[in-house]
Amino acid sequence: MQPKRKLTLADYQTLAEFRYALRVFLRFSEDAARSAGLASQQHQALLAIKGFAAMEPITIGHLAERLQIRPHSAVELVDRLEARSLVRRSPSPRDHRQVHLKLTIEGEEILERLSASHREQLARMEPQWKRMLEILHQEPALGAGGAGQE
Amino acid sequence: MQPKRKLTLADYQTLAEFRYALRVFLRFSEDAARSAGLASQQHQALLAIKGFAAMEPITIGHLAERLQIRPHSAVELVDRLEARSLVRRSPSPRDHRQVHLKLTIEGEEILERLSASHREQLARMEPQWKRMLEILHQEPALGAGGAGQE
DNA sequence: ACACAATATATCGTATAGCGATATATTTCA
DNA sequence: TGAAATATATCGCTATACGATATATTGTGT
Repeated sequence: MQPKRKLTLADYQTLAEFRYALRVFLRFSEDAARSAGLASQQHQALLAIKGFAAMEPITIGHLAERLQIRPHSAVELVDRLEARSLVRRSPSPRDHRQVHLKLTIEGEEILERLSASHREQLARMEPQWKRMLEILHQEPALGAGGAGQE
Repeated sequence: MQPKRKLTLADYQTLAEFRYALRVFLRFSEDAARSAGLASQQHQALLAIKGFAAMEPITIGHLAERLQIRPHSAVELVDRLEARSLVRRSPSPRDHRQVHLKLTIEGEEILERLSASHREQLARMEPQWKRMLEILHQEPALGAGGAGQE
């Protein structure tokens, strides 16, 4: 678990490049969402609701897990989405504490457009990301200590 | 440039899975930074400053580009880093408008620890990410229209 | 059946980060 | 030299996630 060798300048550069690529994607996504009239988190919530791989519709709690936020933050996010008529709440018939979430037609339409452009953008970035991930995955494995350039 | 085929439910699920993986990484990173006593953006700024692949030290403007934020947001970020003695400003000798940024010893130490754990985490996630990227990259290529499952 | 713990969602006040608009200093160029 | 361009800095604003807390519903042991 402890670091196996000292980090070289090249390691920092690779990590920085990776983070840069991430931020470029996130910026693209943020701008795309905003062009569609919503905040990035709202877009991500729509996607999580639509793409939830289960028979039962997603609940507030599951949404929070998928977005890695606290349940009560998901509540607020859904409040905003419902106010814009992009999502509808409905009480779960089984457990009346739970709330089921479903996209409205309008929500579906916005998500479809955003998802198409995101798929293209990700396809565009894929080669670069794969390259960086491979470099990051190259473990030193051999005991030969850091012959780093720093 | 326009969407080549209709999105299937599986497409949404893949996109949602990818986004979920992203958020898990970002949550890890956020928590790691916070455990080290800094905000995520501060960590990312340290990495961008250290990993800037150039002979000259990075400027505020370049930092903004690497973090995909506005220059004046980078100013504020550097203000906070300098207040914590993790970064030092110094005027560029060539162009007195520019400010050069450099990590302090303390900044270097914190970044080194965070970078080591990030490298491990990324190595851990690499197979999953690669798999998802490959799925996302599978273009329909052939004119055969969407035989999607939805 | 009842008290109580556990779970799921909701409410409220707070802190923070990035932004738009704008300002100042420095450099470039006609 | 004066004007435009560039780089950094300041200020007020907005939005989002959070902690603490509240309410409603379900599960459990006796």
